[in-house]
Amino acid sequence: MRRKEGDKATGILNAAIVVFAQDGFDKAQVSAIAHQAGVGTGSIYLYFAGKDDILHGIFARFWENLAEDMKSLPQTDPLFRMNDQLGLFFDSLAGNKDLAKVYLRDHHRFLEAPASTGIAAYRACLELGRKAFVEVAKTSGRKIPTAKTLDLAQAFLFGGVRAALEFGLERAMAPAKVKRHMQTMAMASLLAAIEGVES
Amino acid sequence: MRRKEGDKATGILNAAIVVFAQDGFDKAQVSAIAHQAGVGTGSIYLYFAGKDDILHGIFARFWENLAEDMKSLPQTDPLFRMNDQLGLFFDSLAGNKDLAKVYLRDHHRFLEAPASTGIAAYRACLELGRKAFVEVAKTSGRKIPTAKTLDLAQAFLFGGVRAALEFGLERAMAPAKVKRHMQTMAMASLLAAIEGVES
Amino acid sequence: MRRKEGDKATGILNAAIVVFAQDGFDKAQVSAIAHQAGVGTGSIYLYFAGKDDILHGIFARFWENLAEDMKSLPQTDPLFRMNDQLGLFFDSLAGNKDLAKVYLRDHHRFLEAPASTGIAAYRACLELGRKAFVEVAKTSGRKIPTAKTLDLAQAFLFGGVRAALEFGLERAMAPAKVKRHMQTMAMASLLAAIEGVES
Amino acid sequence: MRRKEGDKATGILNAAIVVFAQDGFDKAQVSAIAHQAGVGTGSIYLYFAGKDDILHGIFARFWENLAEDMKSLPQTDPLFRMNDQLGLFFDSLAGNKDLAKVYLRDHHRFLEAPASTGIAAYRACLELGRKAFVEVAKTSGRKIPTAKTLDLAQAFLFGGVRAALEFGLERAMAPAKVKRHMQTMAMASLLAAIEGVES
DNA sequence: CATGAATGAGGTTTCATTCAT
DNA sequence: TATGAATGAAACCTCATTCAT
Repeated sequence: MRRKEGDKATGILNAAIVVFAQDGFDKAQVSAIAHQAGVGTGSIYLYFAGKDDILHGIFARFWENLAEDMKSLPQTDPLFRMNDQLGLFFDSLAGNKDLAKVYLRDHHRFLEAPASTGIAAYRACLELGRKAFVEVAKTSGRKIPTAKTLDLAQAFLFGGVRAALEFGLERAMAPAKVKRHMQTMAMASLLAAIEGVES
Repeated sequence: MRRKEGDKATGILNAAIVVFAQDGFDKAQVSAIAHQAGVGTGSIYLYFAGKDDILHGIFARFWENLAEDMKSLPQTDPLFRMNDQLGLFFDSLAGNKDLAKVYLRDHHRFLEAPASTGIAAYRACLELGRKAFVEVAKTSGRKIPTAKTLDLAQAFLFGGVRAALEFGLERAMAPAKVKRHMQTMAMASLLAAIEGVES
Repeated sequence: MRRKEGDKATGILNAAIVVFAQDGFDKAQVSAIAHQAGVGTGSIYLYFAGKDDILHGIFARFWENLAEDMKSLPQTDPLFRMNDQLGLFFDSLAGNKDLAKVYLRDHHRFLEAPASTGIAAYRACLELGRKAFVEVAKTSGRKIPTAKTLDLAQAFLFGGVRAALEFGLERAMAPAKVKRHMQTMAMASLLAAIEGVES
Repeated sequence: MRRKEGDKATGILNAAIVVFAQDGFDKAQVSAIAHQAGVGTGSIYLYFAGKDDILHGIFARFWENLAEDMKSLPQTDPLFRMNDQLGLFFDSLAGNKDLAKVYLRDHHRFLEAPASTGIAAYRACLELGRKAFVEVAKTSGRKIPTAKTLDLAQAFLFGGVRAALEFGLERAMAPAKVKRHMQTMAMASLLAAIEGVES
């Protein structure tokens, strides 16, 4: 639906993040987004198919950027890499409080959508994380967890990061500190997930 | 106006859980809830102040029940108790898929509300968890984490449980298995949070 | 879509006739219809599925009434009966200038609709006319025209009546006079259609 | 602004006929007309003052052409001339199904408009028809009908032709056959109109 | 207590028209 | 001349809430 590679679409996305963060997706008005973006209401529809499409656009861009960043991570020890990946994910949201809010409240709509463009990037991020996870497990000499167990562990981590983000938004703790603690706990639970395979 | 103690209010809450789970809070129609509950649309307003109030009622009841259950947990070793608490929280949602869905999507509205009646019960649950946490820390002989660090750790756990629930809903993994894995990881991250205090 | 047999639906239809006559279907606003009917905008949708449905309702009622009137016509000489049928059709529109306007401008939407309820009544009217037509032909001792020729002749008559109506609306000629002339011409062309079968 | 005499205006008119025939005037989009015409949307407004003006342009051209054709009709017996006139009118629409559709649905907008350029040509056509009509009446030795009666008769004929056109579009009857039948009926009703003066 | 018909404010989206290029 | 991106007014329809019964 985007016509011009120009940055009008980008401006609309950024404006939408602000508005969605403030009002939530359902209460947010398209006209408010247009106003925030400094364009006419109708212009929105030159770049996006509708309100839903704007939300998808936000997360598509988010996951595409993250996927790129994750790919350019140094291919060092898998354990460090996982740590970096979690940090990257955390930072990319913690660095933009509004985006974080939108992520916390409305990301589920992105996944529930039939087949958003950005889903591929989202899956790529998951896959990169899974790969590192498997490598860690291999290195540990333990049996590699089943795919589903692994997915669960990954989900658990995501949930932890998510909660840490939420915590950071509500309480006045420095993001860096939140991040450090989060990573400590995440890495521990990660290792536990691998250790737990035996039992 | 609320809490007629009769079971009509209860019936409405249960009906609302079904409808909210299906359509999400914003898309859900009050008339649909009434229909599902087998009462007239207008009757809803004899028991609840509005649509928001129904949602608050759902979570108020949820946290009140959970608080009661947590209080009746055997006061054994704090580590075990924490494990039980997490299990209780998990079970009370995993046992009702619709409620779990509503929790995942719309619980934030409960917390964002000005001052819901159920907030006290919610805080009570947090407090019980925090108490056990502190006891574990004391037992470990480590320095007790600061309140905020502790809150973060607790949030991290909540987030993990939350993610495990979500995982269980989407994938066909037996709740019991999800729960076991979840607890393994949770306890590990919990201990890590305490260990990490030194650094 | 109608719920109550009451006359609210009737009131809305009558209001819609006034508004459609003034503004035309596309320019007409639902809110204007509601205002004219003295009901809330939303109430419209308790009785009709949408703007289109109102238009269909108007013509459904029109054709249903006409079908009933045509059925109760004395079964005399077919030639007289045809004359009466044309008169009935003319009168039922000429008696309500607004309805006539709407008929002239927007009846095609009724026929273009997928399967309106009133279509059956419309077909019944056509059929009654056709039957009389065939009887006239039989009586004349001429060959009965083919079905399609007959349809065309019928259409021609309809068109003539239609034009007479339009004329009556625009110019200040007494409906009775318009009707008399119209019938004269109609009967002549009708007979010509039958005579013409030979050639 | 209009009538660039170049053939761009002509192309736009032809394109508009196609689009109006398909979607109807109100639903038709100016951009669709531009696309069909192979010009930019904005260019439309170099040749026409707006959407309405395009419709007026279509009918202005139509009536201007018809007026010219009618003028060049052999000035023979008035009865034959009338027959030819009707045939000409029929043919000029039957030869272009899209134009016919637009005529059937939207010609009333042309007449309702304040003072379209083409109105003169339209009136000229009416006048030519009326003149022939009067001559027929004179020849018949009957009293000449009043102006209004005459107008009504003329309208009746127009309506009949109109209906015949509509019939031809919907049913698979050869235009030539439709035309023949139509003329038979039309001439009959015409004569009846004159005969009827006495009564 | 219970009902559900009635309400009307409000939001997404469309599209004729403009105007800078 | 020609373009098409940008505009923003306008309208259908939904649905939470009320209130007469």
